[in-house]
Amino acid sequence: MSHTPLPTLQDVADLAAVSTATVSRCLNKSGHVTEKTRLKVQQAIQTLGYSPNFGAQALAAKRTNTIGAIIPTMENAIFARGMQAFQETLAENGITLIIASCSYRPELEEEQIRSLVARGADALLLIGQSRPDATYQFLARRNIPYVLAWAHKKDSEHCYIGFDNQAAAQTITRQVLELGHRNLGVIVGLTQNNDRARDRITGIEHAIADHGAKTAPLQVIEAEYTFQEGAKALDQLLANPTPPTAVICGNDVLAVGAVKRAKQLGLAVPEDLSITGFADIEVSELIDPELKTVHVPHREMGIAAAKSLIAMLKTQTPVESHLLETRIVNRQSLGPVKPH
Amino acid sequence: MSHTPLPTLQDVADLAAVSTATVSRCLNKSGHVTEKTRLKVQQAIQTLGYSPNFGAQALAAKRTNTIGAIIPTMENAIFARGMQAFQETLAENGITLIIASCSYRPELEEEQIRSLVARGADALLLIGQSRPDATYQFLARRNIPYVLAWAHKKDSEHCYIGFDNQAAAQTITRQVLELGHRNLGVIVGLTQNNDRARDRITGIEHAIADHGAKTAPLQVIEAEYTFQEGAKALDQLLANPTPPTAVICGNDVLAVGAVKRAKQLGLAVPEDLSITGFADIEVSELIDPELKTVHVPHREMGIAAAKSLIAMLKTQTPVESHLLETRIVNRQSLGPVKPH
DNA sequence: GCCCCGTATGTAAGCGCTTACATTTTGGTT
DNA sequence: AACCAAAATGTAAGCGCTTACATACGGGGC
Repeated sequence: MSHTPLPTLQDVADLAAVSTATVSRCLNKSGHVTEKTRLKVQQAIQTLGYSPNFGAQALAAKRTNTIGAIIPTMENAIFARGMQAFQETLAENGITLIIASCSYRPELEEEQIRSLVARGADALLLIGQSRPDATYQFLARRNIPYVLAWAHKKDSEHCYIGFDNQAAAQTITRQVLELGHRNLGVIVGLTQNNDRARDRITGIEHAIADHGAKTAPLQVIEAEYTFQEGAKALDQLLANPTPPTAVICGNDVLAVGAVKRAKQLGLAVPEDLSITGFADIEVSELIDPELKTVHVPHREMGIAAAKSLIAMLKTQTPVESHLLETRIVNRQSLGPVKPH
Repeated sequence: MSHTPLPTLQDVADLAAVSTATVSRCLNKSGHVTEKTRLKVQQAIQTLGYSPNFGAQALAAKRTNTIGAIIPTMENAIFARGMQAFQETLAENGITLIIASCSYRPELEEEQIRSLVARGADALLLIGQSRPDATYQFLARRNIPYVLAWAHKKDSEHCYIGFDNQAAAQTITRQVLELGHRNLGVIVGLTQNNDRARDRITGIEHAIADHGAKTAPLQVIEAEYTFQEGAKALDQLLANPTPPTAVICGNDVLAVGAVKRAKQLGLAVPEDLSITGFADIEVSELIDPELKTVHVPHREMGIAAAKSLIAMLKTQTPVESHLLETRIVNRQSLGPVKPH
């Protein structure tokens, strides 16, 4: 453990025989520096192995070049790919990501928001919309830009970067109905703290209403996002005296769990039971049969979220919401209803 | 966008009619404050809605209460669970995680290390050991504690928080050999920048040497960590005139990809072909047959890493390495070799 | 009641950087 | 060669906090 103090801006300035202001200008690429002096400074930085002090920089500049993200959990593949792209895009722009998870618990999210802001996050990415007004007020008071990702809402005061959960669920449900299914089961995440899950249910209900055919009452089971819970939820649906012929899942994780369980129970998918997913994460192609699901452009979404936040930070003005297109992926887990 | 300046320590001090030093002492729980004044200060903080300025705090205290982690990718489930536990444990201790990914590219890792340090990371979590000496020197010079996770090495100068990749691979290989397999294939990650993958190969080789039976030459395929690459690697192994009867994978992702491919090709697993994995991530239980694999205590590892770093930061002294136990999970993808 | 010491509080000097403003330099015009 | 605007550089005042040190306070022992 060395104890030589680290070189400071002043040291660099001395060595390069310029003022600290000039060195700072070089560092921040704010222009107004001759190529010649830029080189001198560069040189000095090299030989000293200088690197700016974060705290000092943050204090003086009133920004940290840091953006925070609060997601329900890193364990779920649903967020992993989008976050990866988000981080890559931030890094390309010289911004660091700080990340926190809230386990789908709103009070924890609230706490994490405050914590990340206290840690100097210049801006935030949040998932979905439903949170207390007080939280939004806190962000406004502190003048922290944010985007709401993984969701979408028209004409909102907030900036959404995401897709229309309801419309996507509606589309896939329509396809299920068109294949003759009239008794549907639904497995979704816990809706209490998850507006995306709620939107998907709404989409399913609308599709049924629009289609007009007479259907058995919709059976909805809520489950945590794990394979096991998906399997258990399927058990519950099948326990019904008139079990569904098709199960629409709000999430691929739940869906593949259900597919696996169905096969264990000796049901052929989709011949005996159709199952659909939502998200198009990697496992949906792993399971056999592969999962009919809604493709969500995760990477695009992460990139768009990063760009929007960067723009907001630069211009100090709000940015338009960005609606991303989903599309149905045709795979084998959905088939026509079995004739009696 | 409000323009009221945020309250400062000074404001709190004024309102509570004490000095800034006293307020600071309250905030940092450094003792030496009467209960009575502590309450007064508390009160003032509440009414002003004060929250400390991160930059100023970092500058004055020379620490940020921030720990950085650089992992190959967030998309791979292998790191997700451990990182989740790591982050939770840090949060419990009032520390924020900053995270970056390096896509298995050493030069990018180097850059990210410098970047996170420049962003004020007080300490770092790194994956595996292999990186240039210069990097370690950089960390030493800056006096940044770090742990190397997901790996282990005896009597090292570094602090490892992980498991013995070689020993684990050796154990599972022994079991494969004991079931009569004499022609083994191996699918591992790209070894070039991945010491864990190399260690696992070494373990496999040792097991074969120790066992003593005459075996066909080991066929090793390297692949990126995706289901598809695992499948392609299996194709390559099977293209051999004398294809292996058992395939040992360095990773569950590769293994489940291989299992899926084998089934597509009409091979029964494990009757026609045995396949084993490594890591015991969630998908290993999803695939049919379920994957014989090495269980790695991901959450424990994340928690241990967090605790070690916190201890290092507190005591300013190195901490002992922490070897975690792996164990073999007996599932159905490994079976006895088929008699001719 | 006085002294002394341990504890609570105050004072003020930075921490290393950015940036508004002041000053100097540069080079094109006349 | 003198002039001037524009560009480059320098000066120095903070940014909001922590902490070493100085000071004030309070209560037991004599």
